[in-house]
Amino acid sequence: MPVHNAEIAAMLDQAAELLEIGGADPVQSRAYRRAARAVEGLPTSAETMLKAGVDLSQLPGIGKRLAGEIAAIVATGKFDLLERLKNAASAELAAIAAIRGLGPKRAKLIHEKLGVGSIEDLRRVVSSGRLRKLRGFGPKLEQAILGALDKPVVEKRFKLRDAEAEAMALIDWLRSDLEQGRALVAGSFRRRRESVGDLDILMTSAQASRVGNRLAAYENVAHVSTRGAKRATVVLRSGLRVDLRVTAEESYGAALLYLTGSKAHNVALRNRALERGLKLNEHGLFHGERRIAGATEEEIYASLGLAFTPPELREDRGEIALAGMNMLPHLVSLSDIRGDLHIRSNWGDGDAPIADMVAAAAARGYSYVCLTDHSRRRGFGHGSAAERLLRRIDEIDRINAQSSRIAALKGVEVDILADGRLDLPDKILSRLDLVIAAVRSKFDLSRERQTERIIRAMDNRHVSILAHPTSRLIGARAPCEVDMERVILAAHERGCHLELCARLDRPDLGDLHAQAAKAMGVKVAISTDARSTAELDDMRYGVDQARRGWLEPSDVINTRPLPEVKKLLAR
DNA sequence: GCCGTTTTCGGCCCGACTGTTTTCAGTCG
Repeated sequence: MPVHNAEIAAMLDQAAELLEIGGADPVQSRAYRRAARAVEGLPTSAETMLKAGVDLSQLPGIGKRLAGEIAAIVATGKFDLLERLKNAASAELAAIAAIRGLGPKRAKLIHEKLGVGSIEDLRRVVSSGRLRKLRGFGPKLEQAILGALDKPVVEKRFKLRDAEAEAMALIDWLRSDLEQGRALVAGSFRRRRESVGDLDILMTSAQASRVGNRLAAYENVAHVSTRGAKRATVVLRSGLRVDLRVTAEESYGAALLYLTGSKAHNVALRNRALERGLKLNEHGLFHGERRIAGATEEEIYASLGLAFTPPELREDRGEIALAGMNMLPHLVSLSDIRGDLHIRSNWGDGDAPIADMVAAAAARGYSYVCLTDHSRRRGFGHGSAAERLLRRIDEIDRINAQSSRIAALKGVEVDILADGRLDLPDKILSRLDLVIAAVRSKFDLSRERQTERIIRAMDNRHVSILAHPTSRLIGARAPCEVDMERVILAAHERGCHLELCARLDRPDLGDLHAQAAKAMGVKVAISTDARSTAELDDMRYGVDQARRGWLEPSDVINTRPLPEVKKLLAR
């Protein structure tokens, strides 16, 4: 049974946490966390890399020791150190340390002084009043602990689109009270992660306290957690946490850099500053007492000998080394997109007639669009699939004849059956400009069978694009078990392409998969799968994820003019 | 545990805020 990178990373993270609680040197646990991020960001599985003879200790953040540990995990599926740590420190102690306001030090203290080893123990020492007798503990902490015990905090993440709606409304509210100065959302929101845990808002203002008051007065604030001179934290009614920082204009770039993160990227930048005898913090880049940069991110990167790094790349996955050599990828952007290769109409389960969808695509400046309603198994309506498809082809021909602004292509999203055959016969598929194959049923096959099924579908030479390979629906359906690495390799061998679905609820080809596809030379189509004219606008979310996957315009099919697209789609 | 243009030892990001103290440790981002 192969061990996936995500599993290795989780083991390393868990070890880091238990090391911290066990009282190990914090920098040691940080080393494990850093290694976890490194493994997570690998373009292919650690197993494959090891088989290919790659020396993992050459990767940043992974040394000899951890390279050996990872090799052992791949070989045995077990992590000895983690097993030992689990026996030494109880998992419950980790749960105690996770309580907001507590941490590894306090958890350890409670364990040692009061013999607390479980949540129940903790409850007892609080109610008996023994906890508050400990040095460093008082009524406030006691209250915080009781609150956490009654209402355990569930780590909730918000889809980017939902967070965006909240953020824009809040920013409007904050700006409306701002005579001058700026306000914007940094954090994972600015890095365009598909989901965000909180909103980090940066503002410049001469009157920091006024900004804090304005935030606290926002109608959707459920409660104010902290409120200081330069920062404030509130929780909105939706449960979304908002961290606000106020900074001076001359520190704006430094604060933006700091607040945008990722944490790993910041730590790496600060280390780079230290190597050069400089100090980087959220107020600026300093040589001794003298600020040498800070007003803009650009001047800070430049002062560190780095090219400006787009927020989507700031994950410490190798971008800093490339920025140092001025070799960062030139990321695809929304304006590069020339068409949408996967949209639906009311011939299938879409809302709008073909003509409306095509006109809406033209209005967005596209030069082509492909109608890809589903095959007969679902949503393609009544009558024989062949007959309806032929009539649809006629209609598209009519629309093309009426307007030369945009080319409408004839496509289909065909179901991959359980055994890997397709839901429509070849003689029909051959009449279309584009066949997209997708898994839309039998999500629970074994990893082996699911992978074989998908690869078999790509054996059909009519299939140009594979969509929804993991069939993931955020919040509704876990990704099905697929060996994406084998799928991507198989796509490469067959000249098939992959679809990155822009719909935020089903980013089943995630940023890391996109990066892996690029690494193997497989091209990606960014498509909306739009069911309505409005959903065509989701393209930008797809571009966000493509950028996070390091994709350049040349990696993306629908950045090309139509003749080139047709060439790429022909197998 | 990792790392190196002060390189094989001795460092390791750093500031804001809170709750506890009465000068600071711990937590958080």
